[in-house]
Amino acid sequence: MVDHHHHPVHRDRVEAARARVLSAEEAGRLASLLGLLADPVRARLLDALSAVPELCVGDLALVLNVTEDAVSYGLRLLRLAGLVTSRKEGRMVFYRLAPGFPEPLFEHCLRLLTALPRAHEEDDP
Amino acid sequence: MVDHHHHPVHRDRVEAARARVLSAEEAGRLASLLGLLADPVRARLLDALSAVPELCVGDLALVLNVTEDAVSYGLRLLRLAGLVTSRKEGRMVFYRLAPGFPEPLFEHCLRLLTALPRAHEEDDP
DNA sequence: AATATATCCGTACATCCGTTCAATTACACG
DNA sequence: CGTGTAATTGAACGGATGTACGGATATATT
Repeated sequence: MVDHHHHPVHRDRVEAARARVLSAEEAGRLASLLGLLADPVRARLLDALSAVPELCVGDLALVLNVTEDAVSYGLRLLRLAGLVTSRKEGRMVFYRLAPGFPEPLFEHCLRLLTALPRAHEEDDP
Repeated sequence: MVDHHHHPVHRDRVEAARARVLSAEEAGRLASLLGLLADPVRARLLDALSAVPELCVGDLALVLNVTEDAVSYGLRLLRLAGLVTSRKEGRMVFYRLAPGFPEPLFEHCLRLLTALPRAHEEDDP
């Protein structure tokens, strides 16, 4: 007679993982941040802004080839999260990456992740 | 009399940004990947699996303190994306990070992003 | 064979999110 | 002061997504 396999099956591994894994709260904040980047418009906005000192909304819409509404909406979320700052000059608003924005890391991950394996197969159907 | 400010306002910057910015298609694939990580359960699943060789669904539920359904669902999406692999042993299924998973980068970003400034203020209301 | 366990799957439901359209504010020009 | 442009905002719509529940499948125990 062996084991009924009640959990935990591997108490040691469970404890090792528990000691290291992000708390639900930390993971929630992380997810909010990643969710902000998990959008084509917002990711491209940050990418575009990392190439120039600053740009206004209309020009960003031209760069991304999307509506100004979409740009404005995306920039608002990024601004509320503190990832970009805005400067008003006349009737236009210029946006730039916020000071302290981890631009090297961001660009590194960006280029690296877009070049990753396609990853679209099952492993054990 | 100056300019009526038709776009592009800064043709040079627009062109510089255009030459560098991710295409809509690339950004779409990137967003799919980031969206996968932008979930507390899935992020913690990967984090937990990076601490041990492998774990079964029930044990992972214990580690994260969530339902087995949530774990199963999260693992399914991660598996379909090729980020984890599964191995069936008896009536339980063990999951591990897929070979080629960028674990060092992932953990680095994980710890770094969770320690970032809270970033919750306006800049120019 | 009968029962219990581990996992998965299909559905229903609620929720969140991004886009669109219309309307609005703010500002520059003449 | 009126007109047109830049940008934001609010409401409505459609689409995607995560969770909970019940059932199904496969396997192990007695």
